[in-house]
Amino acid sequence: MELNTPNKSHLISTPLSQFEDSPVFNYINNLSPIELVKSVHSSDQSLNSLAFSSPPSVFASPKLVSQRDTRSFLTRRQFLDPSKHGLSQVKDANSTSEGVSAAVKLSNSSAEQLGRLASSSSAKEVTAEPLNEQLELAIELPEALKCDIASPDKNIAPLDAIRTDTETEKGDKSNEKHFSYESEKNLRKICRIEQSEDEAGVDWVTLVSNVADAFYFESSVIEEHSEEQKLMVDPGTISFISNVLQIPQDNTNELENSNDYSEQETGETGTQSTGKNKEADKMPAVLSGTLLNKLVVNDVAAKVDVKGKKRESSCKQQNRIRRLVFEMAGAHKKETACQESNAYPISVQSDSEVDHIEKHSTPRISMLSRKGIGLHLNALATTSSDCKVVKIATLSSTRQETKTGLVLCDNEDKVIENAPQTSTDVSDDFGISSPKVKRPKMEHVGAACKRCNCKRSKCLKLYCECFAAGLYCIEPCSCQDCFNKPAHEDTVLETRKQIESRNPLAFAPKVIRSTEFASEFGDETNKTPASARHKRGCNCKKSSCLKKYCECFQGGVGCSPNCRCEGCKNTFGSKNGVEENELEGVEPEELEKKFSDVTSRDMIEEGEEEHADRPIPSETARSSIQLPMTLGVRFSRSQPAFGASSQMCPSQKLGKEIFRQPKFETHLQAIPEEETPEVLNSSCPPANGVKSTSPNCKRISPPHQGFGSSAIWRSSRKLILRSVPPFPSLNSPHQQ
DNA sequence: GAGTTTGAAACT
DNA sequence: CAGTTTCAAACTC
Repeated sequence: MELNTPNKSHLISTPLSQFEDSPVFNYINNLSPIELVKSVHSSDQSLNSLAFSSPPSVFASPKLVSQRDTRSFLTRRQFLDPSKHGLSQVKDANSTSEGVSAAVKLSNSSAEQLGRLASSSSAKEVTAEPLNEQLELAIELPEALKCDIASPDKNIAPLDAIRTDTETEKGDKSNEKHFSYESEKNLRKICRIEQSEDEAGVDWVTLVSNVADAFYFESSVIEEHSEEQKLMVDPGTISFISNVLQIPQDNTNELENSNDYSEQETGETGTQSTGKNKEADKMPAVLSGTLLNKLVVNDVAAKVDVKGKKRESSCKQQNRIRRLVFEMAGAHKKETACQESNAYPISVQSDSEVDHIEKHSTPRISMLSRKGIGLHLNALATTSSDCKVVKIATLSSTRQETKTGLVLCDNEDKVIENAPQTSTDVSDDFGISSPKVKRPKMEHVGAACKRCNCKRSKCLKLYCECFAAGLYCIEPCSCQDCFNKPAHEDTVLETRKQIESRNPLAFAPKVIRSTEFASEFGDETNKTPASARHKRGCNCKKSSCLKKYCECFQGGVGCSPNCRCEGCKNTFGSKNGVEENELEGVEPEELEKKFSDVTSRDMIEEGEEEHADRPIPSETARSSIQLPMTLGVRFSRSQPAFGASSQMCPSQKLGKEIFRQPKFETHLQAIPEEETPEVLNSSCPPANGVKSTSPNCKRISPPHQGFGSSAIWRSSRKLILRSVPPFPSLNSPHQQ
């Protein structure tokens, strides 16, 4: 928990001195550790102090403090409790340069001492893993948190666990669940023990406080994110924490707006909101300081700013932040991620997870991939947020890369492509972007967040944008009788399957960008700047393809020969090949203006071919070719083959026939989402060239890049490489 | 916010 | 495959 807090002791000492005279302090002082525990149960205040005290001591690093406002800091101190301090000091002694790892270790030790904590197992595992690599710090932190908390959540399989022991039952959700419950049970036991045993020594208290700290940290983190991003926190974890610590539940309502998925957690999450208010501010700082450094900070800043608006742009923010969080946190929860952004896959995106997945195709993973891939195919491709995810996933293990990834994610709007288009982009990409820049983007992100309004389709038909995009419906949706929720996963999958059986491309990104596309049609006149086209073409009759009724227009692409539109005047390129090129000359602002309304389609601009200035539908990011970068990740996680095949390396795979060739479709069909790996492998043969359009392909396909790809490759595209293997198809045993 | 328009999706 | 219906987003007022 401690994050590089060399002076921690100092910090702690100061607060103590301040509070020594306080009634609370005296009271606590008089209480034995055990009693404190009791008090925790009995009185909220006590609990609060206990629950919240730890964070400061644990996390309060000079950096953090400096970043935070004095008020919050002080507030936190109030909660400090003596036992805590003692604990913190101990921690200090133990603290290593790497706070996270230290924290984890500490927790482990505690767990070991307790020995009874089932949760400790996870912690142990985590500990076992070296967390020293700064490069993976971001991931580590999450892990640490996880471990400490040993989140029982069924949804979240501890990455650690997966890593260390793929074989363990952890892969099994039920088992995990059980495990989690056990952990909780054990923890509770501990509490009881303390209560019952007055003699329980300081050790117990310390242990408890450690645990509390760990949880606290977790909770705070979760809360922070959940509040603004509706981050899906592991219900089990939260509940556990809340239960154990009995954190006041004053702010339970804060998360009211959270989607159904989060409902479970909402309550619990809310429970910690109290601390959150105070702590929330801190968390960002903590994260930034420890994990992402400044990058995170930027994000945080954005978050904070947005806070006031919270729900409005919540979706966007959520997507962005969530992903961020997940990534940072090591994608605690698979489903969570899915739920959150509705983008199923996201959850699994973290490097660590990816690694796990790649390395181990455990049932759990399968489940994940299944969910993610199956449902989120489009989500990945379509949602800008998805792009984010992908980017993140793409991030290399290094911290900087992480930053970049995160930043990139933020910039979904912008070219998703790796290559920074412009200096601005670059800056953004590298996490240097300022909140200012991001905000606008965030809005776009919001666009990515589908908000359907289905009333009769139960959100199980393509009418539903969420469903069509491979996303679960979430809170913002106004749908009725919605079945497109994790709770109905089976139904969703089945329905999806049926639809796919009818039309394999049903869930494929509607807009496909490919340089080849133009060539395919052989007409130079009709090539959209990006050579992107609607996969099926529109059938507009009255809108002249000038309104979003037109999917081509909505997707920001010109109409193609496939279109059966009448009176096409698509500004992105008419079917007749009138004005496509016009756009190029047009000022970005104009184009943007034209397209400003488009917010909910998926298209990803290809920076390379396209003009950076070309209007990028906010959602453009979703679908297309952009995938490449992300493809690896996306596909690996959630998106299936389709994206990979069609968007990533169309040329490589099918050449120019992507759109028209039944072959292509067939191919896609043939490739179950779960089987994506195959697709990727086969589809992106390095040999072919990687088209400018699909840099991703290059990366993905490099011959040498197998799972064990070269270090270089790894370094640059670490995630991608990893992502490829993971595709263990749920359905196809042969995968692994 | 309600009503209309539109075209994709679904159905026959 | 074509025609019709259903549906929900996009749009208008």
